[in-house]
Amino acid sequence: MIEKEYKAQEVEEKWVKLWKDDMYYFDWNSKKPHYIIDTPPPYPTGSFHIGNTLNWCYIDFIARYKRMKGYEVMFPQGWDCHGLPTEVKVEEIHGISKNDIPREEFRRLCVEFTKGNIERMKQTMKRLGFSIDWSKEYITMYPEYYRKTQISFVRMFNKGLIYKGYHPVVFCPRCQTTIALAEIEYKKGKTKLNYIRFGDGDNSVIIATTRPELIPACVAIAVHPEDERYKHLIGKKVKVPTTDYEVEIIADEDVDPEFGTGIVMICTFGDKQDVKWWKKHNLQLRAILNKDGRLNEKAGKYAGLTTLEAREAILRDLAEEGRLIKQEEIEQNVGVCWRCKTPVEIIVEDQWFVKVEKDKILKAARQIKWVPEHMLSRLESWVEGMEWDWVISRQRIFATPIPVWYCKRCGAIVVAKEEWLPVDPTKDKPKEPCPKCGSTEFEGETDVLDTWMDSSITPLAITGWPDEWRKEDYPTSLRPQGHDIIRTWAFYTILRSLALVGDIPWKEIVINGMVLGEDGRKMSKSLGNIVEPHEVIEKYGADALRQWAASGVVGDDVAFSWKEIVAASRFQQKFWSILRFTLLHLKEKPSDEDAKLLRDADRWILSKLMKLVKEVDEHMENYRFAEALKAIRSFTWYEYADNYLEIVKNRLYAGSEDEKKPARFVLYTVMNVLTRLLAPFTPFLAEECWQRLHEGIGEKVESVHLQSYPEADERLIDEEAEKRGELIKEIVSVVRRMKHDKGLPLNAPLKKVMIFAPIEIDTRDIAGALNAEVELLKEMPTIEVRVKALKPKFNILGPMFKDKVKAIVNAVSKLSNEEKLKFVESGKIEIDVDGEKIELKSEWFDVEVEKVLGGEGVEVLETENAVVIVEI
RNA sequence: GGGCCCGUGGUCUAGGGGUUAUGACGCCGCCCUCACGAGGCGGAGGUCGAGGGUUCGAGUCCCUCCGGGCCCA
Repeated sequence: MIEKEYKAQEVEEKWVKLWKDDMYYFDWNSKKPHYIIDTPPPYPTGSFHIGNTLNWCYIDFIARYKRMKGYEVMFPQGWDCHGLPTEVKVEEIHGISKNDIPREEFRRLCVEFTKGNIERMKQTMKRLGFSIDWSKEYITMYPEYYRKTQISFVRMFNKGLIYKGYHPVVFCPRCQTTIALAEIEYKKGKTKLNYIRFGDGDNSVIIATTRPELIPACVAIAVHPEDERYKHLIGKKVKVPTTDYEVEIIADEDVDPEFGTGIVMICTFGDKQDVKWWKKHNLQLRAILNKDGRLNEKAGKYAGLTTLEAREAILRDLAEEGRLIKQEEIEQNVGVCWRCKTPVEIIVEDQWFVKVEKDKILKAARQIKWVPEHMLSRLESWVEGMEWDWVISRQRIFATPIPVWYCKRCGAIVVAKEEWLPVDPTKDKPKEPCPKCGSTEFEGETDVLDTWMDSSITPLAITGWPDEWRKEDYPTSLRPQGHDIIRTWAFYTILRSLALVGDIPWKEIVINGMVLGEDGRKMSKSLGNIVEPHEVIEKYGADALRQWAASGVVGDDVAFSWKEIVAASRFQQKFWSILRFTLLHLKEKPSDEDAKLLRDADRWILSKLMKLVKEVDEHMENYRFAEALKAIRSFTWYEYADNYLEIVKNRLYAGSEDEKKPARFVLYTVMNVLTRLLAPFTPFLAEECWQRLHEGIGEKVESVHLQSYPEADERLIDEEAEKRGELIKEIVSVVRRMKHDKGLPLNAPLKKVMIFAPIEIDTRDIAGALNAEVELLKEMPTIEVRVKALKPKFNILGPMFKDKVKAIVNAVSKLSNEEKLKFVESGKIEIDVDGEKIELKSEWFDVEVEKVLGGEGVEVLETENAVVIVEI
């Protein structure tokens, strides 16, 4: 006999040890249809958090389901290692700055640190039971991977899709690096709006700016073309304070006449809008800001000051000159570096860019199936709003080196040949002299690549690109990822796939939401609402956490919920108890012969089981995990345990061998099917129950995760049996309810139960379940029939009578009992509605009939389809 | 400010034109039943965020507003 309590932790830890990694190995040569998942490579922070958990649970549900459905599934796992957070952490740990030690040494420290983090995260992932193929692990910081990143760079460069250009870029003065638009965050803050007079006398205007320190970078002044106040100024020139030059007043529709004075200065560059205007009006460039966040010689006397110092100095000077008219406090959103929260600046620098071909990307994105569908529009609006190309160069160390040198003699750009890769141009030399001038003296590129350059080739990397690329397995089957990185990871991957192989990267993309705290707000340290996976695992186990993950709608944000976890673990206990009951009555595998003895109740539950299988399968195909799991749970608990097992119990304890056999057949079949249905969701519970079930009947079986997913056996779907089964269920439950109402124990004996029902049913299980003698009546004894209700079927009446429906329903409700009865018996009636005669058919109504039987010492109970007379 | 999503008993949630709105947790009452008391049975609890519209009929479709979330400017 198995123990009473299901101990999730014990069971789960046992299977983590026993399961062999190779169960999930993907074989390229398998003849099964291939299903390849472009798993996200997480950033190795060291902890696999609950947001990751949601994402990976979805992946694992899909992977396990597809595997059981007969696919050869690839569930690889990568690690997206490069990036600033690790650099910062390593500097912190060792108390150094990256510039204190040789690049190579710094890189080595980052690699060491990252390795440890990966190991820790892997432990959690294994503990959560993810069916990852660890033989397909890839780590972007290792040469075998970043060689691929470098090859991708070289190929795109050679296709003219990567170029070096002089261009405004967003720059973080603290991190000392360029950052992508996608890396800017916006913070609300207060600042002063300064009203400043430009020019003198008649030829003066008042502009409003929050960035007076950029006045020396002013290259034009703009007003709205329809602004009556200023129309006359257009085309005039005005002298810029603090400088000795004049700029033109131009017209542009983007100027907001409501903001400040309605006159705006255009600087190179205060923000993105400046860049837009600068390009559109072909303005000159006055770059006054250096990389260190200080003004340069172009700012005249303010050279050398930081932007904040310059702001004060300029305002002071302007005030002295009487040009500062007024200041007012306003709310403003400031762009800050997503990492260090320092306000970013726009500077002009030589950078590497990837061309963004918007139309091609949009067209490709629309060929991919998005789940949920509306997530496509997020990508679309991002792409449509893009204003410049993707800046891929970063001034950092821990990243993929850009495989480029500059000839010291002629300045030519020398891009590495593919066969030289991987390469680090800061220490390796080109293998050939400069193709332009023949020099062998080179300067290696010290800029490195944006981390998204590494991660945007994952679907290619996992399909063997570029060496043994499995073109026939491309596009891959699925990209699962969060909606927060649609504009980055999804976007860049599509771009790169098109650029490198001219095809979309995946057929489908399934988007997961974010995990919110129990309070419905984003999880954050400051709110103190963070829950870590290990906390949940320690209390309730991984399967319970996985069930929680299944509870939401794919794409929606999901709030963490201990309640859901508790409910999930109760279900596991319930399932375990059912197994315990099953094994109590099952000692050997039932034969197909036993199936010939099936009774109504047995056929009913088997038919229901088959319908469940169909339903679950359909939900799984459409990534409706919550619906699938809910269907399994409610069948298990409310149909099977509460009804079927209660009905069949008596037979199993007290019946003859021939009565027990078919029940055992059901016990085995249901358990067998349910464990397999549950396997993708609760792999540990499913495995334990699968193994115990077969141990119990003396059979040795392989892992449940190597079995096929249940398929509905159409022969077991039996509508007639379902009707009879439902009737049995109704009768049993109505009598139990009566016992309950009378304060009787549910197993209290009854003298006699008589049933009048429209169809023949097998009363033997009813007798057992009710502890009473049961008689099936052929005729309804002296009864009075009353039509209790005639419920209109609006879906029929509505389209037929339109706006007359109300009047008809009203008229019908006013019929007397006799008229109603006559209507039901004859099947039709003619009624008067607003002077019009209308013939109605009784089939347009749901008829509820009430049967009343007088008598002493008997209870008359009604179910939907039967009348039950009980002698107590 | 813009885009997308979401407002359904106390809390979370299903339902996306058809009239008695699903389930879970919690709550109340009853039953110590031979797999499970971490169980079973029953019950109370809702003007489906607000207002307008379309329709014979609206949680469901449309508009406006209010509130929340995420992403972006």
